[in-house]
Amino acid sequence: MLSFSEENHLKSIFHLSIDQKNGVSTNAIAESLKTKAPSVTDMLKKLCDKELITYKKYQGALLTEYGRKTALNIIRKHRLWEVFLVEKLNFNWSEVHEVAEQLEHIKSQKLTNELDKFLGYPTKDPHGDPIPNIAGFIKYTTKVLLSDLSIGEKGKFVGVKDSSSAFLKFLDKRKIALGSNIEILHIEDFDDSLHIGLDETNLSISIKSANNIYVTKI
Amino acid sequence: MLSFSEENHLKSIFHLSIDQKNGVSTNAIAESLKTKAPSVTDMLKKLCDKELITYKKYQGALLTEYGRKTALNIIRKHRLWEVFLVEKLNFNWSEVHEVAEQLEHIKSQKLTNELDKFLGYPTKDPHGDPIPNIAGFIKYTTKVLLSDLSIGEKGKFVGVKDSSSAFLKFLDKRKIALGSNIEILHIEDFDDSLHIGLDETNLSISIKSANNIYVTKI
DNA sequence: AAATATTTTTAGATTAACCTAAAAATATCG
DNA sequence: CGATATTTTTAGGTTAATCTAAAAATATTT
Ligand SMILES: [Mn+2]
Ligand SMILES: [Mn+2]
Ligand SMILES: [Mn+2]
Ligand SMILES: [Mn+2]
Repeated sequence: MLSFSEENHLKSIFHLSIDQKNGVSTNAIAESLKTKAPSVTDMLKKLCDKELITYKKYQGALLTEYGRKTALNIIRKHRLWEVFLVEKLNFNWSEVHEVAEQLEHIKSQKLTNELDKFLGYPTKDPHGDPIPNIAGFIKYTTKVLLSDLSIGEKGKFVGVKDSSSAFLKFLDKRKIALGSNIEILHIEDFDDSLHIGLDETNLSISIKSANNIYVTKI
Repeated sequence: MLSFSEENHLKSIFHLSIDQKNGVSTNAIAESLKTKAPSVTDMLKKLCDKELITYKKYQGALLTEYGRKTALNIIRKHRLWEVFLVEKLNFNWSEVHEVAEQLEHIKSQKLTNELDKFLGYPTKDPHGDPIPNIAGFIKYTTKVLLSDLSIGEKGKFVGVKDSSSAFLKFLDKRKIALGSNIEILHIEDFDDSLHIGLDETNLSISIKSANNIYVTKI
């Protein structure tokens, strides 16, 4: 039975492994978990003993297949709970992450799988992130940053890169919601801000925002 | 923010306080939490510092009003989650306790209250125990043990005293479910076993079983 | 009320999960 | 490539939550 801390380290290593060939660095993990490097080193030794990661001193951490499956199960739970909170309990997408961070550690296979069934086997969480299935299979969608589109190109808003509460609330205020259709109308030379068509309206957003919005080209 | 262990101690003290005038004993708490007395003594000091209980050496523990409210909130969450698991996720009443022991520690007022709303503000959990409302008010029903009824008396099954998985499964097997109407037909002199009318059928149960079944007289 | 039994607390140890400071290894740069 | 900077590990310490063994307080029994 893994502790919350062990589970959080695994999850962190998983997320930091995306587009990372070599091992995940101690410092990166420490930063993502808001702890210090020596704490991470201790934990890496423990996870290595438990065969959840491979780890050699100074070489960073890599998930084993068993570790990967374990991490995916935690992420599966996190995202299923986020769906539950939004779909059934009237939470806003900006409020769910904190609670899901707690719920993801509940240990009950039956709970996870019945929740999945109850929700109708959702494939995406409220932020557009894919939900691993019971076997740990994850279906990735091809997506690009809004800032990668050129003038005249159109995309559908399918996810956020920064899923901080602040950014999500900002999107709510601008009525930019998952599923919105976005067209690049103009890019300002001066500050790289984008003038976009959003469904039936037009508005301007900063390059920083555009760097955190994922779209599929249409 | 209370730790899981602090919350479990509070809950234990609450349950052991029912029909108990003087303080709850160290040993009773230790037994209920499957820890040892010295661990409990340590925790009582801490809970006393936090003003959740009053505690004087050798005199046992008593909840303060603040401690009582806190305990009731944990019990409220436990029982709401049990309802959720049975009503929405196809759990049997014999499977929910263990998972609810985990879920009761999730910290989110909004989650608890939205869950309550989602479930239609239930007043009883799957074992017939009352669910405290948001204000910590608990509505007790007058109930007696089945073994307290005399021959010819009738009662409605409204709760279990022993809510162990084993006993609940035993009741399932006998088709004794909450809401069943029970009449005492005969009491065996030899071993005190009870011959009962259960809805449309008859069967025999041991005195031990009858000592763990709560009914309201009808 | 004294002797005995039981309960509770204290003393001191252990483990997990963190930390800071310093040493060691690796990476970068002139 | 050697000097310097950065990263990572080691060493050693802290806190929370547990434990065992022993001492102290309370309760029960003769
Ligand atoms: Mn999240
Ligand atoms: Mn999410
Ligand atoms: Mn329960
Ligand atoms: Mn219950």
